[in-house]
This record gives sequence, structure tokens and C-alpha cells, in this order.
Amino acid sequence: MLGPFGPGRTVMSEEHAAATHPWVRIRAAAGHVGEVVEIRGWVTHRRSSGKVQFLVIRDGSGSIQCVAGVKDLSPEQWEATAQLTTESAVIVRGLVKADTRQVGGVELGLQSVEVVSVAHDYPITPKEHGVDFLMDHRHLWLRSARQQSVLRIRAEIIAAFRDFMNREDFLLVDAPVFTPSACEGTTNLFETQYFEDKAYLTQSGQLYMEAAAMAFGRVYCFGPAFRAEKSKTRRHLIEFWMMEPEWAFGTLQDVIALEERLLCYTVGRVLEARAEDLKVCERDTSKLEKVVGPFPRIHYDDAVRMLHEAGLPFEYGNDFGAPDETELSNRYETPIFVTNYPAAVKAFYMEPDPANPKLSLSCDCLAPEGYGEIIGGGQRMSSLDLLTARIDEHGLPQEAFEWYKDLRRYGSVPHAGFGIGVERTLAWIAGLDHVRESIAFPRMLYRLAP
RNA sequence: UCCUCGGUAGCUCAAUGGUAGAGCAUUCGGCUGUUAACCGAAGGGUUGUAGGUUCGAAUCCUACCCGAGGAGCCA
Repeated sequence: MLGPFGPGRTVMSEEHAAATHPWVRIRAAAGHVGEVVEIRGWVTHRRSSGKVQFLVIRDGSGSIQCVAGVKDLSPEQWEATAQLTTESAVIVRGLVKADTRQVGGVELGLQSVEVVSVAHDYPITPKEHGVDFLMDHRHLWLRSARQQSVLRIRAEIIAAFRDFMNREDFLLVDAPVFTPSACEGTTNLFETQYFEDKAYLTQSGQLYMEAAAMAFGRVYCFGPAFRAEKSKTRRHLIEFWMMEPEWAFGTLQDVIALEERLLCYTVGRVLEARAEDLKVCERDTSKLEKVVGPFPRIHYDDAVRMLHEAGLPFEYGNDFGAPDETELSNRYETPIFVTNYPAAVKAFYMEPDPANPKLSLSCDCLAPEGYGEIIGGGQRMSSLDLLTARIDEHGLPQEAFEWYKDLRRYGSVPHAGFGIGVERTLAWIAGLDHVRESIAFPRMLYRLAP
């Protein structure tokens, strides 16, 4: 497996492939010990002891310390190097030397330094910064090592999601972002102009996935979702990314089984492929190594009993609040499934539980270590009559759902699906204390820029 | 929307009614192996905004603005 971050000898352009000084990514420099290579990147630190200068350069794949004695460079280049500031852009050439003192195990003995551009007063310093300052400078904050590690883990999680679903024979069918009305009718939607009509930004692709599942059998979508809710916590974004599988003839038990395999695969893959990035995030990976199935399945009734035993003032029939979820998930070291929620606290399309019609064939997955809900899903309603009644009960307009009801008129089958949130899953796996770090440019309550 | 906390140099913070401070960053000088290098020097302020109390306000009071954490809702 040789990607741009692989251990091999990666040359960055055709132009340089046959050159005597090939342009290499820093991550691959260890494969070029004893050779003269070119590195293109940005200066993160410069230190000097008068007759010797040290440059630490990053290029997005890693960082490397470069060293030059006064005789190694021309007087002009020596002087230009002395003028380099944090985040100045450079193209350097030098001899790759093994050096156990360095983080990557190698150091570059400089032979030439070409200044591409000099940065002035880069605002982010190696010292501490406050959240407000960093969020205002998110476009620059992305250059720091920790943020890069977080976003690399994000990319790995997304790749794992897609690879897993494709391997399970699910077809990618993306859902629209503009929708004519509420998918679920409850939460607030962002309204926008669609020529003469009003349109709304999607809050879920699920209803469209139900249609696609009746066409292809097994489908999933992957895209952004928008919730115009004034939620202001470490677990909420206004714009977030979700993967939503949906499949025909699926049951609640199938949902739980697939979620379990998806999470085990994803955590295992991140542990293996992104070990260094997890270390940069200071993640306690021993906790992730315990994420192997089977995860506990807890019926709503039993969950309520557990809360009462713990002395929490929980009223049967309600949805769980944050303290309730924490109490339940803290009892285990793996994610847990809470099933069969009351129909009243779930969306109108949830299939009723045949064993107790007040409950539903629903399932939420709660991540451990207090990270809370990362997946919501369940079996969908297959009866046209019941669906029609539920739409009325929720005060939703029947005409907006006629196309959705067609799915029950023409070959209705039991079917099921779930939605998994990328940012919450990443926050848990990377051990973040806030989802704002889990996406390159977060959209949050009262924060739309940069 | 509600509750709690906060806003002082570019950044992180100190100064609890009596002369506005430190570290880092920046600029200049020194140093041939540094690792957030180190040593010396310099510049840098309408204390979020408006009003009030007081001989005197960063500090006390009122309103507003901005931010953070949490609740509800959710992935």
C-alpha cells in the first residue's frame, strides 16, 4: 500500500522523477537517506547559533529539521535564510541524514535554500491560544500539527465508511441538498430561495434513501446535513456530515449488526493506519482497542430501570438527556445500543414494536467515554395506513409525503437504515473535547466565518 | 431561548479603588548542534462599548455588544 504517506520513495512530480535532486514529500524522506533531495514547504521554526542555523520545515506530510553551517550555503542564501520567519515558503535541497535525535529519524543537511515568499507576523505562535482566537484564524490553524492529524483521521474514517459499505454491496446514491419540505418535520430547517419557490437545506437524506433502497435493494448516501437549531454544546454543529445506509428487507436486528461491524472495522482501521496521528492527538488507544463486538444491547425498559437504580430522576416515556446517556454508557467500555425507544420520542416513520405498540423498532448507538449518541436508526414503517395516520398525528401535510407513501403503495417491504454522524464519530475516536476541531471549517451557532 | 463564566499589548495572562505589568511574538545585537533554543536591548495600551458612582475606576453599579461552557433538541 503506497499512498502519498506510505513509507516508500515518493517523488512528487514527473519533472522531478528523473532529476538528481528529486522533490520528495517529507513523510517519504526516510526512504532517501544518503541522497540529495528537494523539499518544498513552509518554515515552522528557525533557530540560530550564529554560525549554524536550524530550519524546521513542514509540507503537509510531516516536518523535518534542516541544518546549515555558515559554509554550507552561499553568503546570499545564508543571509536570506537568517531572514526567514514562521510560515515563510521555501524550496530547499540537501542531503538526507539518519539522525536518531529527530522525530522522523532523519535530518536534512542543507545545500541550498530558495525563498519562495516571506511571511510577516504570522499570528499563530507556539504558545497557547484561546478558542475564539483560533476559531477566527481557522484558515491558518489548519496548518498546525494537531489539526492536521485530526483531519487525517477524519479522512480515514470517511474512507473506512465508504469502503465498508461498498464491500457490503451497498450502492452509493447521494441525496439532494435542496428539499421541498421537512424530512422529519420536527427540527428547524434553513430556508432558502429556489427561484419562485421556497426550498430548505436537507437535514437528512433518509427519505430519499428509502426510495433508492426500493430501487437498488441496498444503498447509502454520504453528505452534509443542516440543522437550524440553536444548539450550543461541544457535540453540535449547524452543518455536519452523515452517512445514511438504507436497505430493503432489513430489520432492527440487521441494523444493530451492521452498525456493530461498521464501528469495529472503522476503529480498527484508524488504529492501524493512523497510529501516529492518534499519538499527536494524545489519544489513549488502549480504550479504542477494547472496541470489539458484541456491544451491549439494552432495551429501553431496561435502560430506564438502570437509570432508576442509579438514582436518576428519569420519567418513563421520555427521551434520554445528556446525564442519562452518560450514566448508561459509562457502564461499558464499548459503544452500546439502546433499542425500542417509545414511538412518541422518535420520528413518525419508525415501525412500531409488535411486542408493545407504544415502543418502536428503533436503535441509538452511544459512544463510550461520554461522547453520547453517534448513530440513530431503526426499522421503517411499511404500512401505508399507519404511515398516513402518523403523518396526521405529527401535523405534517399529507401532500408533501405522497411520493414517500408511494413506496408503501408499490411493493412495500420491511426495510431499515441508520445515520452515523462523521464529526461525533471522529470526536470519539480521536478523543476530541469539542466537535469544532472535527471539520475543516465548522459552522456553529453564531460562527459562520471563516 | 434559558443558566453560568469571561472580555487588559499581536497572543496567553497578572494587576481586588491609588503611577498599566510579565512571558511569548516582532525589531536590533550576541552565540557552530539547537529541539516551544538561549543571553542582552527596544518598540508596543482609548483595559469590549456607552453611561453612572468616586478626589481618583481595569477594579464598583446599569445597559448593550462579543465569546466560552452547559440545558433543551439532535448525529
